[in-house]
Amino acid sequence: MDFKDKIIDWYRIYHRELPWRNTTDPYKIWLSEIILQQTRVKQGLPYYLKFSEAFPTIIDFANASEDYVLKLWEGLGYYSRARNMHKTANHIVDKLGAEFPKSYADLIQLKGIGDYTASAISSFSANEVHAVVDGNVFRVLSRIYGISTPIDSSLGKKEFKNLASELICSNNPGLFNQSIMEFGAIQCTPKNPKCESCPFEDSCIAFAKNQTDVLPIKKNAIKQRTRYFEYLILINENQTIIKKRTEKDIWQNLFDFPLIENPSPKSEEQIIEQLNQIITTSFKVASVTAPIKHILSHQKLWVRFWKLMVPDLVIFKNKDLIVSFEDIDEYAFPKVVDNYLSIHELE
DNA sequence: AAACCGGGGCT
DNA sequence: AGCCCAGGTTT
Repeated sequence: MDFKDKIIDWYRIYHRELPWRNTTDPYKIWLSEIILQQTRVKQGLPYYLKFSEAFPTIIDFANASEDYVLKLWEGLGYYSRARNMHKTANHIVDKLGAEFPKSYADLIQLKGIGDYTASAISSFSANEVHAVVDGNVFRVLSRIYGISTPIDSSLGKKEFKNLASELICSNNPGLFNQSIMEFGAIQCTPKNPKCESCPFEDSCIAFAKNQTDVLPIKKNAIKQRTRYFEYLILINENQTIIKKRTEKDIWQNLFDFPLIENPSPKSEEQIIEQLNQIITTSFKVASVTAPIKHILSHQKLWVRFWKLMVPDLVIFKNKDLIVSFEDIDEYAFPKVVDNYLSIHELE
């Protein structure tokens, strides 16, 4: 029995039931695929249900504001996915007659869709023969075939794409693609793969050589930057100041508070010095949090929140927005800010 | 080719 | 603490 039959047989027995399977609607598949980019099924599932309900069709999606799309996306991370989805929804409605593309050639031209996502949607919705190569496929193939080419090199991407394209079941490419990814997610896991109950136990090169813990190979070594954020929660009666992050930085188009960023850690006394320079009116420090560590994939943030009572709210920049406490949950905030707001009642 | 872009869960 | 997740875009 060859690779494709083994992997599909495994899938028929062990796969999970998920709401975006059993449909060939490319719109619904697109929703699920974008949400699941670099995101585990367990984390993405509630967002898929939320988006499906809020936007039953591509037209509903396009009619929404970007701010509302980001509000629904709040907490999921990699917010460019939401911004690109909104642009793509409008493009499809305005330029493609609201008909969601099904072919790889058309899909690959859309914002936010690369080789993986175009292969996934076209194979699931139209049975086009395009092999998906995601993190699961890299892992499964590198182990079973004993391939040590780094998966984050251009040569590696080409090599694994070619191999997956040779192995794919041309009669049912969608089922094959689902199968190999599900196999990677459930059986051939990154840590502690279930090799003792694996249908490839007799043929897997990594298992034979005891190399499952080193394959797949990554060149990796991403260095991350440390930043120090002091958020100013300026309060007058039942109002505060927020601003939209329009600059080219993390959390683009989300909202947060007036921010002092320092290149090195500062004491509370030093921050109060800075506050005296910036805030022209009198103010009283009602509370300050201990530094909160917030890890991103490429940055380490130390975040403090300063609750400051002021006699009136002075606009620092024209991006600033005065909002009352009861309206604040209309806006999309980064997780670390949202966490603060849910713990500390503003009053 | 390398850097950038979140947040969560597992080990 | 380190790694990885149904990746893609920008530099």
